Amino acid sequence: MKITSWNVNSVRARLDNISDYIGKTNPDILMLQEIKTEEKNFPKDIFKKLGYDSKIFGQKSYNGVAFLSKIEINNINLNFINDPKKQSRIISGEINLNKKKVKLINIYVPNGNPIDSEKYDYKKKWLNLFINNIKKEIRKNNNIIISGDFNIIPDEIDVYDAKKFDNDALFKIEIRKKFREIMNLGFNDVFRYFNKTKIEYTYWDYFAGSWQKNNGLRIDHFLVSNNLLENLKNININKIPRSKQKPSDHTPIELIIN
DNA sequence: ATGGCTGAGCTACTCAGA
Repeated sequence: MKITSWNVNSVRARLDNISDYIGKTNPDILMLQEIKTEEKNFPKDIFKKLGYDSKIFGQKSYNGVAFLSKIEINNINLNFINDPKKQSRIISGEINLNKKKVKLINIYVPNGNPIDSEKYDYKKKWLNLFINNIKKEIRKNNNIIISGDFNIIPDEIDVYDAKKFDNDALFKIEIRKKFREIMNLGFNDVFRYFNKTKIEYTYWDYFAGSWQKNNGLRIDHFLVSNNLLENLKNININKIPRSKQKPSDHTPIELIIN
């Protein structure tokens, strides 16, 4: 099974790119972030024609997450955490994978910049709530896949210039510690699991030729619980969509798991 | 060191992104 995670930076502005991507890579499940629209304006019919069911947690203008899936996703939950700002940042569901009931959690973590603002406090609060609920979840089900835009650079190797990001909400030590905290609950950063020293990014900003200069960040991740390690086949950051006309600033990350 | 670009909502400009 192929599961893709992609921050599309508006599902409606990206319709052609997403459709093209689906045609070329044929994922079973797409986990989208930053759809930037309410459910009523989500292009469900277009995805239906491509063979995908849509499960949506929308929001006007900002945020918003969704699943597109060719297989059944059960027990869709839009309240995995009680978001203090009521923003649409998590959608979860359950799939059957080789006799295992797997919980899929699609997240869009708050950016948190600038760090002297209330936005940074919100990011920390959000991550604390998330970690608390993952702790509870792992007691009930040890088959969990967390994926999405974490807005966390895990390590120096994951950013083109670490010094520039010392005081950035994506790279502050206390934020990276939150990522470690999740790992310590029994999760694995699948990209690093397969690529111990490889430098690859999932995000390049729109400014000043960042893409051309490969000034990127690795902030979109797949974390899987220990119990699923035996099911992992491969992971790939697919840079082609970032090279297209009118791209998202993020590119898809693709997990093969059986 | 800063500013550079893009999208939504809306039609002038702000907010947000990372």
